[in-house]
Amino acid sequence: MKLEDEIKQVQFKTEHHKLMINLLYTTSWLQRMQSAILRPHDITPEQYNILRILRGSKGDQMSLSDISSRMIDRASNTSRLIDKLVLKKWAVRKICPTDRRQSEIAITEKGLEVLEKLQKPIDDITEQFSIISVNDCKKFNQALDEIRNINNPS
Amino acid sequence: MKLEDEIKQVQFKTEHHKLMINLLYTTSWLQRMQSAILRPHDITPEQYNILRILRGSKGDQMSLSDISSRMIDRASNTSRLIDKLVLKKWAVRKICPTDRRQSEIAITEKGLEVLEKLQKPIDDITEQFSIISVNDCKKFNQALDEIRNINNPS
DNA sequence: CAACATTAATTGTATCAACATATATTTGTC
DNA sequence: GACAAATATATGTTGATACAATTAATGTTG
Repeated sequence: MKLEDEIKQVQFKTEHHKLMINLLYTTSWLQRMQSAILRPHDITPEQYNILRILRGSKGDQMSLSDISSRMIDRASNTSRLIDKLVLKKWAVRKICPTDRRQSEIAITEKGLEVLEKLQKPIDDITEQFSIISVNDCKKFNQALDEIRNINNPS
Repeated sequence: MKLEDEIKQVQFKTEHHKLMINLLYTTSWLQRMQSAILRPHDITPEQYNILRILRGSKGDQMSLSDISSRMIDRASNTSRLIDKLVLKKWAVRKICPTDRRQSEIAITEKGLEVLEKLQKPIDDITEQFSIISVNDCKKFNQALDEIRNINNPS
């Protein structure tokens, strides 16, 4: 459905303005899709994101700030998110012996299994993007990268 | 900066996959920008969104569900958001005389002033989108509308 | 028109997040 | 090596959010 109909807006001032609202709206929709898939498995999108980051490290230990810097949503409380993963035995945390301020976090076998199980349904969401041509995708990606470039909020 | 660098991902499986992550990431960034602008004025993005919706009704009273259906983030607690607007005297709520289940909500003069004051800085964000050509904008908007089309989460 | 279903909004509860602050450890400097 | 600065993480607090359950009013139907 067109955005105008979804949020019952008669018309947008400019295409640019519509694009901004459309990003906010579509992403909110996307997050709900993700949440709905993950919820039955007792995992939130950000917890899922962290698990994937941990898997991506190929067995290397990661510090909390390593993880934070790779997260999609800026991480204000990664610490407590890790707590939850540890509690569910999907990750382990131990103190780094060379720098006792740091912690070393790694995914467990059980955590890998959870990711395995979720692969397919999450991939299905990505599938929805295949209606866009690869070329347009590239263009779109580049545009988004540029928009963020202008300046960052403190 | 390219998304790959921002979240330190070596490479994405496909452009489509990158686009999905990019939408999540860029929108999160966009929301932080918005929040940062609104915060000093003691208003959250969703409260701001509701005020704009109320203004858009051109003085007509709106029911709570009217408002909900126009919101960007699906509204699970519009009721309490309105509470806050009423508390700040930016909106008034009264019971609809013909259907006493409904409430009639309207923006106040003071609410309009708040919007007025915020117009410029919020427009400045939209400005960032002007690096995209109108044609590409249209294309992206259409693409986003289509992606949401496939199916909706319950 | 009584009983039940539906609708509109509100509230309870538990979880989550943001921001600021605190704690613990290490690094740098005199 | 003592002391201040910097770093890494954790926590306190407050406010937002989701989901479910509740309340109140209106529609519907036999």
